[in-house]
Amino acid sequence: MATIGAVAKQAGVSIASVSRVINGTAARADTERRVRAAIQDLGYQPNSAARALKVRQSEQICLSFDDLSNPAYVLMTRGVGQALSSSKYRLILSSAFSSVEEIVKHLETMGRGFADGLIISPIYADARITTLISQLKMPVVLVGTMPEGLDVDNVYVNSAAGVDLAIDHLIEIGRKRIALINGPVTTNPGRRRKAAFEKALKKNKLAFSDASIIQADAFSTQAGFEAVTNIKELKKFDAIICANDQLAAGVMKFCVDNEIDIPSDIALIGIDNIELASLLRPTLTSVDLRAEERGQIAANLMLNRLANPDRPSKQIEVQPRLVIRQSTVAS
Amino acid sequence: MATIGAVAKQAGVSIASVSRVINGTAARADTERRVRAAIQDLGYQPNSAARALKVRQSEQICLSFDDLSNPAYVLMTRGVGQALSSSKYRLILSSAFSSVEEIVKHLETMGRGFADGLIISPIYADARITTLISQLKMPVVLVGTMPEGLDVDNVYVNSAAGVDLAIDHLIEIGRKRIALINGPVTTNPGRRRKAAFEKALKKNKLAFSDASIIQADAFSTQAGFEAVTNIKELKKFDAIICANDQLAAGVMKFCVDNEIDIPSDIALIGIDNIELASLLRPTLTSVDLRAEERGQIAANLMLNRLANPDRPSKQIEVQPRLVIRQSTVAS
DNA sequence: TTGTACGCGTTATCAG
DNA sequence: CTGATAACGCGTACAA
Repeated sequence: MATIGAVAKQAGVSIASVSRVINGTAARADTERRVRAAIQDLGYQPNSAARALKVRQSEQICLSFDDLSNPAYVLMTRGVGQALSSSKYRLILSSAFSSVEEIVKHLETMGRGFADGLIISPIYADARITTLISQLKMPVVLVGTMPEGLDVDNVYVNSAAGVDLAIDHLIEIGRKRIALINGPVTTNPGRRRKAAFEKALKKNKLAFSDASIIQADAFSTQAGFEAVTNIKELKKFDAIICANDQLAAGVMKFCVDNEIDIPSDIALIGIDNIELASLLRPTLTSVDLRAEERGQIAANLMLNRLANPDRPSKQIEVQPRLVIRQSTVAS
Repeated sequence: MATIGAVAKQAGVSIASVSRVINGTAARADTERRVRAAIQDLGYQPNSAARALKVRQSEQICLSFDDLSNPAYVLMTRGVGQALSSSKYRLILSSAFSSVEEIVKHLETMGRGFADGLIISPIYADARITTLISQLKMPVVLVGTMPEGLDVDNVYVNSAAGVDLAIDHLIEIGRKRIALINGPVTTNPGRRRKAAFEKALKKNKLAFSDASIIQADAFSTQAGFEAVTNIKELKKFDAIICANDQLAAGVMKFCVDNEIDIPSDIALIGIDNIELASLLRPTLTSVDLRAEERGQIAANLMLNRLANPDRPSKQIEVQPRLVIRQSTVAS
């Protein structure tokens, strides 16, 4: 591999001059020409490790979340990747954490300096994670609900407003007996959806009991199917909100199998509005949480922070939007 | 940030000793204890840039493909990520290339040494890409059809066998007038599917004309919908194979809208067997191309190559498998 | 077993 | 505007 020294020799100038040409500092036209020719000649590429060691920047940004099998995170990754692609930064992906310990271990390796910034969307609420993040010596952008006592750049979606949108819509179409099929309450989204759901029902003076919330084991299709299977009296409800679209897909599968008509017997609403929602039959009404957009915003917050390390932290709220389809309003 | 020097001072030993302890070379028990204590004390983490500069390894592997919005690539990414998570290597993601030029540019940056290996799944067949790959000074694993004149580790799926599986199945259920809705023939998968389809029809002495192959603009749901819309005489066919599941989803949407019954009027088969296939109604028969498994294999090939740079290159063929669902056999 | 000293490829400072 | 040279943090001959 050609080094900067080889280029210098070939061009008949000093190493310093080559460096200047590369980094755009002034140089005589003739010098620049010869250096560029030599670079071309040797196919020189600056070594990123040496550069990183010297300037203390890796030009890499790390994106961390728990599970790439969730399409909402894929959307987020796309958003981040897109925003980063027009910058000098590369994207490092850290995914598939199966436990808090793994996240902790990963967070500790951040001290090695292989990334200039961390965009993280932790699904579990754990004090260790919060502490570790706050001790990180690098810029952090948090995607999701900000834990108590943390002050970093943050983009989050007003998910309570999303639940409100869903419930208002259900009320409009005359539904009053509404259930929530929730994901695990050990997760942040699970907890928040539950709280928002309770609050919204009470606000609208709708029937609410413990039976109104069914806990699924995961945010997956399979879990949705199992959760709805376990409901003793499905007839008690005339509408179901699911904590994400995959859960809703599982519910829909169950309904088709058991000849329960959607939406006439039961109206169904999902959350996330992934592509799947428009492909199911009936198509699925869903609350769009704008994951791709949040990813873009997160990446731009990071780029902005990197360019401007001292600005105060920013919190950006993204508004959900309801996409009405056949699962609530027959076409 | 604590450096190795700080640790050495704190432990009262030389930096060489600290380095030895970290890298597992022999040291007196007492020395090791003091070094470890100092490391703990200072929260020392070795600087990865300095390490990379010295040992000429970045401990990073780059995964490149064209579009993260294709769930098949997400599966592949999961496979790679999973195989890498138990290694010391980090995963760098490069996606969303919109043109050959972008890929070329990306390939050129590989010379900077920020990655120890490249796993690449190029969708476009372009001589420049092949040339560039062959000139790369680092291990490369190619996922997909190997272009002429390249000799690198490779994992590919026998997609012709996949098309055969689909056609054999259709023949078994009595279909004879089969169409292919293909993706762009500017892509490798598009070209291969087309060739395999023609060959399989002829082998089975089934009717084939230019009208049997309908070109979609992309591998997307929308493109599938549009492609089927453009077929003049849909009744001519009693079965459709789609180049991927998303195209098939678009076709299914069209059929539902136009009251064409699947499978009685038209049998439908997709390719990839992404989760979507089991969620559509009717559920979609699909040829599983084992993307996640290919990702795992690719990553393992890479790890193995990195550990053993001089072994001859390996080509691994993955066999597709047909997953029969309601779109060909009503339940 | 331990310590000293050098070099990895860059950037940045400072004299010319 | 240019060139020599000192870091950056780490690994490792080589000497002790």
